[in-house]
Amino acid sequence: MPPTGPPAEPPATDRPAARPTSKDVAKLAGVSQSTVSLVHAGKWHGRVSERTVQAVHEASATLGYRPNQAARHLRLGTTRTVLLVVPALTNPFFGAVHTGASEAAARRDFSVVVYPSPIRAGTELAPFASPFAAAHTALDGVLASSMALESLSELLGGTGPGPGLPLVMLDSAPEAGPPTVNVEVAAGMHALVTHLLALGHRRFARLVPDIDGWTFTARENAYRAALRDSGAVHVAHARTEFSVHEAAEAALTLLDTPEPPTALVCDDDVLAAGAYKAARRQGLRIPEDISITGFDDLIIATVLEPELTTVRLPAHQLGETGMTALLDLLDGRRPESTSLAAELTVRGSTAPPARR
Amino acid sequence: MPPTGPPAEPPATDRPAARPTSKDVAKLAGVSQSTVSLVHAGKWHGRVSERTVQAVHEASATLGYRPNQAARHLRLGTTRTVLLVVPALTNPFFGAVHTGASEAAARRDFSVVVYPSPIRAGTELAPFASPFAAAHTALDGVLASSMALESLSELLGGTGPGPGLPLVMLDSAPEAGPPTVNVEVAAGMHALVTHLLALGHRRFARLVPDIDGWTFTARENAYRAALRDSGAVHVAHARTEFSVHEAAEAALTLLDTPEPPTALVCDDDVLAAGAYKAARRQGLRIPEDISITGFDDLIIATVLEPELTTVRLPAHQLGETGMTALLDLLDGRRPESTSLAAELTVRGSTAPPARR
DNA sequence: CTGAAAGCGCTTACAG
DNA sequence: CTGAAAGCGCTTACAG
Repeated sequence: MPPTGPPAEPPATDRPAARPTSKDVAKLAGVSQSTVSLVHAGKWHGRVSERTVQAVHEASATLGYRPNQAARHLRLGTTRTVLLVVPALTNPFFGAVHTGASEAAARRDFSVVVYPSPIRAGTELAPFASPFAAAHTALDGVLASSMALESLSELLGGTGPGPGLPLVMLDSAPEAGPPTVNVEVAAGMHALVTHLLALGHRRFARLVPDIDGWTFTARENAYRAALRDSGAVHVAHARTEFSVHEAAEAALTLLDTPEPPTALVCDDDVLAAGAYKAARRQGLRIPEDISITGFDDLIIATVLEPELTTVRLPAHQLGETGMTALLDLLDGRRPESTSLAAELTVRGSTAPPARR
Repeated sequence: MPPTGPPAEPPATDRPAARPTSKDVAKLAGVSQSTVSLVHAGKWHGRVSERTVQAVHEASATLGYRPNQAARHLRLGTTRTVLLVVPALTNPFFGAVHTGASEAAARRDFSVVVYPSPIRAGTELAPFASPFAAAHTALDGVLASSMALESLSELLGGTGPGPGLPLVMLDSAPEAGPPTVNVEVAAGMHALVTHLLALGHRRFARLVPDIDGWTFTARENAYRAALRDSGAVHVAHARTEFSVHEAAEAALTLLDTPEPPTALVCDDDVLAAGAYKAARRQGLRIPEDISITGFDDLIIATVLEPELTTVRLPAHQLGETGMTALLDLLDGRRPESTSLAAELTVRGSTAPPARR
């Protein structure tokens, strides 16, 4: 049986089963509270005798002592907790970002709290009820995806005086101010378009998400740049919500034309999955009649048949590197903005265009 | 420019830009600290005059006051933080569970910390460095998936004396002790097999993950039960790692036989994706030559072509309901174990078997 | 209706 | 090498 939450009634036994404190440990070990603290903090060398250290460890083990975090936080003025702000954890890409970030945080004894960013802005909450409102004092720093930037202004010292929180941005314009950890999406897109050009494609189209964000602008710019002076043309463009079925509808508008493109460059694997559906509805074979590409290299990329040519984004590493940068920032170091490689991954969805 | 972590040097200005405390608010409003606290806690009715309340609110706003959480936690003995333990957030199912749980928590002003459960058991950490070690004092409760049960023993009062943490289990044997919130996977499986039987299938096979867990046992038992006395036979069974390509290999062993099954029941959409690949490698058409089913109804289910007949598991609702139960438990109420419906979702991957 | 005081459990100068 | 004391910022009896 698990305990039933808050103590309903202090048990009448002589031992109230209260969590042992450092005072209890001190008493049992026959030393002072200071010594217990020193020993647990590993700051005892040259200050506490070996014997005493032993005694403290034994007493701690006997009582099952765990330091009270709230007390440490209050005393130290730090919470060893950081906030990760991402658009949605249901997107496996950000799940991987979270995992990488959590691992890096755990290695340095930090916890990660996540808020999927579409915090309903309209919801009026009690003065300090909003998760973000508490943030100022419950968090040491913030690691945020640019796709959630608006939700952040409040966090970062928006209201009233007082300093904002230390911040590292993921995937955002490097010149924006805070340190950034980016993925080289431009290079990835360049490699992708170059691959399609080398296959002989000359008629390109784009399927992009209905989301603003540095990363999508960067992809678009790199796509345009790669096509420039290539002899190939960009014939059309469609925006879509981030779902397979919506993407299929949007892709249909691109394909259902007198002179359809031979290469369809999608900004995400999920959108590419929609493009597959549209192509098939049009009776087009992939890759013989139309080459389709994605971005991310999620599990979906290998579920699709033929498997998807895409640009692999190192999600896990992005979270890990971003968290490391944030922790460095908290240590008073000034992390450099970095950029992680994005790798073109060629699979079965791209081929030379059919002769027409 | 964001602040650079810990104060390097207290700025020489007269206003050290320190975070304002309730004392500062009290001074500015010309009242006592107690009054400030009462006002912010909303416990002032009948105890503080309207005018004073106004003054406190104004002073708070002027200073940009936010209560220090660490101090509240220390004083109150509660952290308003709960731990969510799941196998992997990269699995979109658990991403959705997290989202649901976070929303329910935020509504009651709780935060959620997540640890993907495969905590490397071998890694020796400093005495209190492990995220779990701190848990005893930094958390109020735990919401855990059964697929991560081993990692939990330590959390729940394993080492030493002292009470464990209040716990609600997701997807685990209801009789196990702690309150549980389950999905009716058995009913879902029953509906699925009944659907296949009604289509005329008589030769079944199973593709299951190489993972232990109540939910998979429940699925297996329900599958067996549904087949019993149906006139149909279970012809084979394969276990596989949780990946598309591994699942494809395993499925191949089921299909590459003299008398292959006509219906392949997979315990997850990802495994079903592997089965599609195996079927195609064998030259089998879906659903004409083989019906394939999944479980979960992830995005993959609609990416596959034909789209996958599967059992929809309400991941978001599971997280939401589970969190609500945990918060009720923390409030001293005794939540009832509940079970959420799992809905059979028929799509294009199932059809009557070919005459042979 | 309002304020002074105690205390949550820790860490860190400081004194010995 | 070790201990007594102060104080982080809050909330809550308690006294007026």
